[in-house]
Amino acid sequence: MFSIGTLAKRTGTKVQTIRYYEQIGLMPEPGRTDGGQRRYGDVELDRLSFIRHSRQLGFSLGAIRELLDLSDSPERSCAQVDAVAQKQLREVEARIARLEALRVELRRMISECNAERVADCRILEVLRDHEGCLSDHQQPTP
Amino acid sequence: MFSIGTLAKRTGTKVQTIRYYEQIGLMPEPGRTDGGQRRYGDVELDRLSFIRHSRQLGFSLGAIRELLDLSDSPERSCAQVDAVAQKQLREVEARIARLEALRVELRRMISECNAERVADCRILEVLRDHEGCLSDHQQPTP
DNA sequence: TATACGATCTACAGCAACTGTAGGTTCAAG
DNA sequence: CTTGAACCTACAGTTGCTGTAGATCGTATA
Ligand SMILES: [Zn+2]
Ligand SMILES: [Zn+2]
Ligand SMILES: [Zn+2]
Ligand SMILES: [Zn+2]
Repeated sequence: MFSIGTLAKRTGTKVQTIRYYEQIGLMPEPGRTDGGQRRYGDVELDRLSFIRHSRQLGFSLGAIRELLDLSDSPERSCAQVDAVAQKQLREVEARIARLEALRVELRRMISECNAERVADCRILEVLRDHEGCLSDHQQPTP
Repeated sequence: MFSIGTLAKRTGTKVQTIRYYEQIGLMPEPGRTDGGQRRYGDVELDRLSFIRHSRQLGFSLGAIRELLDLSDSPERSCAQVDAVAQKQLREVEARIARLEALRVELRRMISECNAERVADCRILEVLRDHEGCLSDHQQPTP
């Protein structure tokens, strides 16, 4: 049995983040000391490690909740788990595609600016007028 | 002179977003009708277009504020403008690098899973244990 | 055993950048 | 003059935390 601070250290999480996960029901309510302080065991350590690692791989808390629920049914097919991961992969790929388009535009506008004065700055020109762009980029970056 | 709805339509912005920009001082307080409704002109249209296009290129509202301020001094050197754009490019590149690392891990764990049962799912195994990963990925994706 | 002091407690505010809602008012077309 | 779409303010909610204040707890040391 160990304290929230120890759990935090062992998982590279902030104490408040752990309490936040508890608040939204992602971490279970742990036992308490007589004085009211949280006490954790290895089950909670594993669960939090899972959550943190999934976060590092970009999964949303919603997706992580789903994955945790699924892993409670070891006999079921893992097709749903795989689907969650596939979806995450597609999202990552979509974000990469968007960012690569941005990179092209940014590089171009930076390289085209040889001006000294703000009045002639190519960067500001492009920002004022999308005609100076190659790609579409409708939605502001998420 | 036109209404906030017209301005919204012409710039592809939501009405609330325009009011939000006004609230945080990114858009100026416009004139009003006798009844209290906002009325805009071409100056505001240009400014909002600039803001929206910059957002589409991933600039933060803080950066956009800086760019707008800089563009008010047409005689000054555009070095600062260029610096803001450079910084944005570096951020985009950093995000791409992080996402590409995630993509590798996700692809790998998906391809490695040939299990039928949740109990043997490779995806869950990797999520439980970072040892199954190739790259580091310390901070949860921003 | 007493004391000190770091760790923990609750509750709430704040971040970015919006989006959505409720309840009321105004504008403009017919 | 009526009607209804558009507008108004004010505030709550989104995601995933992070920071703060003021009080309490736990434990090592004297
Ligand atoms: Zn320039
Ligand atoms: Zn553009
Ligand atoms: Zn699987
Ligand atoms: Zn890993």
